[in-house]
Amino acid sequence: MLDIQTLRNDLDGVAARLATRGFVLDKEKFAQLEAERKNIQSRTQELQARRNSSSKLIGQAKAKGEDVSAIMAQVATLGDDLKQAEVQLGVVQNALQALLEMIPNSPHGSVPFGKSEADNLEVRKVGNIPKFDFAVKDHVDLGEKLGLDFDTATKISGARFSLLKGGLARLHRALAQFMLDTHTEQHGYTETYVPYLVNAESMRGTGQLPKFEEDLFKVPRQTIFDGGSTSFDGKTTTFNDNLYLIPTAEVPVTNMVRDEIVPLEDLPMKFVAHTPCFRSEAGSYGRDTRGMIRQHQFDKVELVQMVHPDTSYAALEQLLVHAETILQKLGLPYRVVKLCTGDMGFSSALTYDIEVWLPAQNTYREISSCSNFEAFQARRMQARFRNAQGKPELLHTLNGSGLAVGRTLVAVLENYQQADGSVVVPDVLRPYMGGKEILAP
RNA sequence: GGAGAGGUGGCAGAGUGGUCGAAUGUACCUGACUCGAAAUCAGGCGUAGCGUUUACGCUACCGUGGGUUCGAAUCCCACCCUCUCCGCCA
Repeated sequence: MLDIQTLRNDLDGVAARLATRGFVLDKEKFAQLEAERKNIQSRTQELQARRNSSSKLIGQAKAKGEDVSAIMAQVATLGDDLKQAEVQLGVVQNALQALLEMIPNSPHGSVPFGKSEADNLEVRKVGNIPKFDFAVKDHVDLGEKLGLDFDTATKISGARFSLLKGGLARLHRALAQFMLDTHTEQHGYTETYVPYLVNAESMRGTGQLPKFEEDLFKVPRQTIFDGGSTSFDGKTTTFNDNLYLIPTAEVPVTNMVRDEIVPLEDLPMKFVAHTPCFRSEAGSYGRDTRGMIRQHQFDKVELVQMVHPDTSYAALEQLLVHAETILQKLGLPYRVVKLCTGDMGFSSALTYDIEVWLPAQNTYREISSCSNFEAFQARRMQARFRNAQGKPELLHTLNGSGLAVGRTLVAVLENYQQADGSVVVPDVLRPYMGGKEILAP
């Protein structure tokens, strides 16, 4: 969520920034809601002030045993006006809030302008692309012999699920363990184990709700109403008790600081979590249907930082290096791209993607996304720290994949394949594989 | 699933219809005392919004949402959460 003060002070400037990422801010609507809000709020508060002072007089008069009927009659005339004003104010404020929650983050000044991923900026290429003197296979063909079983997964669950057996399942686990150990032992992250089902408030905090509900798996609870309303005593109340499967560990981990004021000395906070991620992939029909590139369920090791606003961009560079380190240790070639304005995620101010080389596709594919959200998520979450002056201030949040485990598995298979269909286990993973050096059919 | 207790400021903890935005303690900040520190004394110390934007004034917030009332932390209803005991369970 953007700062409403900034919108009030510089509506045109904000709209221009947002336009670079293809978002059209409805300036007229905002201005109109703001004018209404101002008007109704002043009026409401004035009525409330009159009611409060009269009520206070009644209390004082009663204490002295005086007659209060005159004041009572006077204050009674406020009733309907005040109630109506309060209702109107609530309506306008809800509308403003709803508008604000649908506005994406404003891109950082250094983000290149562009419309799509074609306009992203390559920052660096690292590692040597392997040469093969035989026809390379993709991970599906390689995996078939090694324990990758889509047919059974489809029977059990459906499309976009996968099942691993034997050495491949162990390699998958080894990758996650290796990533966790590297980040905790060498990069200073605290390992966390977090819930995979979270409430709507958490999804709102990191920006998945209200705009991207269709991308999530929702888990309704029995006897609970679907965000709708129910009536009792002739009154109406709304409930929303749904839980959602996390699309990334970013959600539970970042929300650890929701509604908290953390001491200055606790910053920066650095957490790493290995979790499954669940995505409905609505709207991606037909894309990446082959293999385990795009799944409803995949594992990811996620890095999350909560930092002082002054240091968030330095922290992003570090976080990016932490993620790159995994690829370097695995000996996988990759490149880093800075996303252009049109390709960034809703909540991000600046995003680097790391793309790993996939020989069978003869191209780089996204394996990590590292973003600085500045105060965008913190404002939604009311996640603050106590600054040097002792005042609460919004902190900055960042996260990045370190890395997506399933796609890393794909990259290892394809880059370490041999002519006979076996796959060499990268050195750093062997301790996690019981010393095994080769995965053979 | 059943029974009970409870959710108040950074923390602890009072407050059952009216000078309560909230006592007191503690933590923190400032000053005094001290060579300095501790102890002691005095003062200050929640968040957000609105209007003038310095001084100030007003409004909202005591788990959440409704209701009763001229007036609600306090009364009523619903929901959420925490704790204790019983049952079931990995």
